[in-house]
Amino acid sequence: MAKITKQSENFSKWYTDVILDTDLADYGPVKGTMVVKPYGFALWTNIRDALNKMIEDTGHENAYFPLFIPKSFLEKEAKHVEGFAKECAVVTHSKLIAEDGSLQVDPASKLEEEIIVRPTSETIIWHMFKKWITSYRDLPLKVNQWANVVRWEMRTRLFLRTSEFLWQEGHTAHATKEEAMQETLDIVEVYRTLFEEYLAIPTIIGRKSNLERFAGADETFSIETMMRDKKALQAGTSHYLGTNFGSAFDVKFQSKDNKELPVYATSWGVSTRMVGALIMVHGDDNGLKIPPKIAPIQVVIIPINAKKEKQQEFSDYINNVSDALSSMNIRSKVDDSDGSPGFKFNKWELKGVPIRLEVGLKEFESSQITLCRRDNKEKQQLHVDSLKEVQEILVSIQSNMFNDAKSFMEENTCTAEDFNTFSEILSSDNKFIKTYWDGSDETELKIKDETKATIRCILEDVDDNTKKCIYSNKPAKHLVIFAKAY
RNA sequence: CGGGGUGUAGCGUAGUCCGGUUAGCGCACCUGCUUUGGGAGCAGGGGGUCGCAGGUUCAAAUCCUGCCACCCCGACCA
Repeated sequence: MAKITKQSENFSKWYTDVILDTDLADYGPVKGTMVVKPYGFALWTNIRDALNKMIEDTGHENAYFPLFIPKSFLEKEAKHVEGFAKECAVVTHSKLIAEDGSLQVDPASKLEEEIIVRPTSETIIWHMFKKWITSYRDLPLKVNQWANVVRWEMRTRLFLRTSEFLWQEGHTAHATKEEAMQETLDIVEVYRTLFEEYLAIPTIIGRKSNLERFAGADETFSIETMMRDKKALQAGTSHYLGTNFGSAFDVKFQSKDNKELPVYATSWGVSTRMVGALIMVHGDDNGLKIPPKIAPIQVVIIPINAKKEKQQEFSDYINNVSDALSSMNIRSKVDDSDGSPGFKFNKWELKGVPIRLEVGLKEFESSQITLCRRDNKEKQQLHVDSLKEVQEILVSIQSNMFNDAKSFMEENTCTAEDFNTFSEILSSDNKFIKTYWDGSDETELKIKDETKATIRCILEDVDDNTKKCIYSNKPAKHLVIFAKAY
């Protein structure tokens, strides 16, 4: 385990170092693919389980739809095609021929209709919804699936943008526009809870501009988060799809009073990108910091007894501590591997374990434990009979991490009154800038050209003639957040 | 797809310009001994068709030709 690059030296190198050195993930053999290693997968699983419960508790059911989608499905919704056409993996043949140890595609096996590996599942799901929805009694229909999707991106980065990634995608069908819009907003709140209460990541939530909206949506709401380099990361989205997919797939229902009516849709998702957000929001020069609620290991115990004195009593002492933690449902691990204590301290700090317990002969003789917090590095002594306090300390670490991230975001969010100030702020540093915008694509594009910043989301609409657009000076339509984004 | 660059052990690299011992070094790995409260030390050891295919030469990691792969910067994006 080598020393990792400092954040201040090269943030993206730091990011990659942390992932590889902590065994979260590794590169796959095909460009842009990623192997999620056991430690990373345990972390993902904890996030997934927390979110899955919230999704089920709000009346959604899990299902599974196929990986393969007929090409023609993707053509049915005009904007959807436009958005995804350039990044699809396409299956064209079904056979290989072995020749002298090398494999050739068998031209005779060419498929009648090419198959797309799903970049998202709206099309296949609405194809099925057409079969399932005929009456108002069938609505609302609320399904979710945990799946992998493939988007053939040009530039990839571990967890943030991989060719294949894991996510959940929720898809719902509703009888009215109001109900569908309410669903879209309810999900935004589910995501906010996940980010704030579990990942300890503060969020900014708002609507997407025309240019940033999901391909096929009438309205997209996004969860924006600030990384430690002060760049923005879109960490989740919830879309109000209107009747776009309903009409593209000819889905209608009969109302109570026997009228044929259109069906309104939503879709929403968060992905393994959240792990990337987690790393970049909390991590420091010593590595990861994982919030206790989702940490694969919440407490690591380091026994220190090189000379193996009083071995039996000492190891009983360690086991008692470990058992006490288990009985409180705390996920703990005793690291009794070879290696010096210093090496282990660094290793588990790097891996982001919230609490380390150092237990040596010193502690054993005095019935104490030395506890060290990952979030603020503070050490304290704990009597072996007051291990209950560990639970409270985990809670305190969780909220401390959220508060730190929140103040960091607030300290780096500012306002700008004129475009000169705006450009200057962004040329010297990354920041979130709250400002007014005239609502036009043209202005947004020009600002992006000149500063690389984009509109992360619309915070509120403005109906006040005294507010002017930062760039065009025309009357403002929205208060928005600009930032450079991943 | 445009511009730039790199391929030598699991990782990072020296050597390439100017051809010539057994391809060197660090990390990691294995063995043994001594160590262990913030990344231990010493000794020994294993691991390489120098990206691939041709060519030039007495001799190629090194020169020539072709191919392949990957990385960085841009356009695209959860």
